[in-house]
Amino acid sequence: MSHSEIRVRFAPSPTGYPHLGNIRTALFNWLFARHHGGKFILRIEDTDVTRKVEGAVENIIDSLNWLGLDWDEGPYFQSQRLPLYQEIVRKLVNQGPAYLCYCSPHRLEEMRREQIRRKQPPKYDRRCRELTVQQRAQLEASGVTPVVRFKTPLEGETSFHDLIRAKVTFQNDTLDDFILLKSDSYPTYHLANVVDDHLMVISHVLRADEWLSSTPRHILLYQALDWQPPQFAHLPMILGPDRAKLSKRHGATNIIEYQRQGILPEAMINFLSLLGWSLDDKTELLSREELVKHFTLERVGKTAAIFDKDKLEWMNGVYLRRLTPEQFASQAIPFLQRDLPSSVKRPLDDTYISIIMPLIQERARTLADVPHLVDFFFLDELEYDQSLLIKAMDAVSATKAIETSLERLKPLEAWNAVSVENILRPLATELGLTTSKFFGLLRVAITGRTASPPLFQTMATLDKQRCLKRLNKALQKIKEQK
RNA sequence: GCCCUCAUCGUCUAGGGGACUAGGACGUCAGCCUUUCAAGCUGAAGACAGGGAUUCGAAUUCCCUUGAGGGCACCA
Repeated sequence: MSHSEIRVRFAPSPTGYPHLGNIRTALFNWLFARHHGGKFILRIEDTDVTRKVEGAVENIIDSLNWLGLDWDEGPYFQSQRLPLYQEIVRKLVNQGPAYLCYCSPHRLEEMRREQIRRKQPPKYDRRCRELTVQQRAQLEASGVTPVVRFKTPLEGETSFHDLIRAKVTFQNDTLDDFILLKSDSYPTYHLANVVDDHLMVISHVLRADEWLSSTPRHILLYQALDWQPPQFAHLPMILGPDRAKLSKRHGATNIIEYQRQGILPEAMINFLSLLGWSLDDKTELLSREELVKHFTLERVGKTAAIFDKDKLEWMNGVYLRRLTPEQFASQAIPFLQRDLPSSVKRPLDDTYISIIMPLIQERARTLADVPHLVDFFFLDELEYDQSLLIKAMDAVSATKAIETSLERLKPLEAWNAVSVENILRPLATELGLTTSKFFGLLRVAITGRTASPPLFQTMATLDKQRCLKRLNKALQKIKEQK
């Protein structure tokens, strides 16, 4: 394995489902690896037994698969590597950089509370750092299971060069003796993360900004272990509309939710790539291949970004319109199956769908919009407020307009958009109505709403019989009102 | 409270001393197109957080203030 090989990892913990921010981190790692011809590794950091969420690992994998972020190694599971961490901790204790701590969680919590009350930084008071042999023997005899803490240097400073933030320095005395091994003998994040990054020969750690302040701990660990630390690049965070760290309360927190909402993976990738990265001053639409080709850390920004759903949906609309009619239809079908009213018979008619879809392809921002845009093509009974019929004119002229239309359409043999238009367009003039009013009236009668695909194509797609039926129904509705 | 980071239109961003009357995109508004809604086209409004300093010249460099975010767990 050459020294210069690029190896990055995505290391989520299965304590929840991945959200936009997590996935953006995964994406940047993936793009970085693919751009440099390196390796992208998936590692599950499942060291917190108490917070493990059922199905989280599957969800992480589904999310990556949905977006086409394929990995070259893994998934590795830290829970299956416990002896590795324990051995290294043993070494650290024996050689001096770590020590056993017998303080009870209760005491630690009391201490912390007191420190906060006195407006002091909450830090471990290092009581167990320099225990005498007798003290240790005594505590050991009392049956307390100790944790292992890192002996953070009391003085000096720790700094590192971040690929995005440049030089970052921390005073060691602001750090405390953090825990390496918990009393259940699982490693903490800090330890497991450092050990695995080293063992897996990770060259670059691209992770969210929230990890910046724990990096000096990691550097100190690398030094104590006499290992070469990887390069760090802390990515700007993605915030919710309230400018706070993304969390459950921001809705659609699980990335897979966007699939359900009808977002295409290509659009999601493109959109996410632009959160914290840009190619230049104008390019917005980039394919996966173009992203791989152009992605570099130099063009990653430093400022946190707020996720804007409007822009995501706009971009999704662009990708939707770029699909061929066949692709669009096949993408839309699962959404029609799922969301069309249950009164519509299944299975749906593929041929009928393939005729309808082109009529709404440019009108949908998400695939989840589709069922609502086309449901009147499938329903037998339209439900709409009769006031829509006489919105633009009185009941008498509306009745007359529809009656005349029926009269002229009845004898029509060849029923298609052109033939229907040839009859109806002249009729508007004859009735003394603007096309806007006349066609608007017919639109409501035919579709039950004021906005729809072009009227004549819609009428042609619905067959003659159904159109005439709906026109009669409209007449009835107008009468009922009077 | 302490530590770290960040700071350009409402939002995503371009900008790395003169090319800036600060560019693009989403959104908003207006107009065109048009049978409606979309789409498309055209146009408009809209930002360098504030104050010092350096410089012939600062959105761009430095300092301070302010603001925002993150971290300070036997969570990651």
